Amino acid sequence: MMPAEAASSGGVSEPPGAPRERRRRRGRARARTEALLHTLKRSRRVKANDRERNRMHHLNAALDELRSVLPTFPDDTKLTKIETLRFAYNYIWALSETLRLAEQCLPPPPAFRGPPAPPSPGSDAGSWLSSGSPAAPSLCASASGPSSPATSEDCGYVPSDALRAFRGLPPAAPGAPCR
DNA sequence: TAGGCCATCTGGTCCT
DNA sequence: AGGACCAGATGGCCTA
Repeated sequence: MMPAEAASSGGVSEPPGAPRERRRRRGRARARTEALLHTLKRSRRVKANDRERNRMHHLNAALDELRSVLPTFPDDTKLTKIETLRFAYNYIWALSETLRLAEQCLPPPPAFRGPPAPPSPGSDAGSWLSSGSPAAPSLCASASGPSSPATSEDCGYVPSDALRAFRGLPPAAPGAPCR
């Protein structure tokens, strides 16, 4: 590594000042191992950063997938992460509530009436949202506790056929009789 | 310019 | 030991 140095320091018997030279060598060796340790730590950190970045990308991809199945206005700005999660929560709540009502075979209130076709990812889903509210879906998802999702007026819609499809049932015929 | 959102880095903790 | 997960810090970008 340091040829010039090695050549100059070679002696047969201990010349005066040898202990000092030994100390210097030890110091250099320690510095080398510290540097090695530093680069090792550094490379581990870099790898960990890489994995973390990847992990977050996967998380974001999953979030994008979730966004894509949520009904949103086409010209709406992209839902933020927190909005996406809250909206998904309320969306699921609304779907299950609709299901519950459907199982009771009660005619849903007018505010719950949805369009005839189920939403498809990326489709114009604005009409699936609440009665002409100009607000973005995010507003539906605001500050509601776990036991009290957004009210049906906030977010309600009834994708009745979608729900039937969910359960593996054919779309309800218009005016189908109640079981 | 302040505030919100986001990506990235980082160190700690837990798990395999 | 190494990877996954998490939360805090930081800096950049955008909008009101």
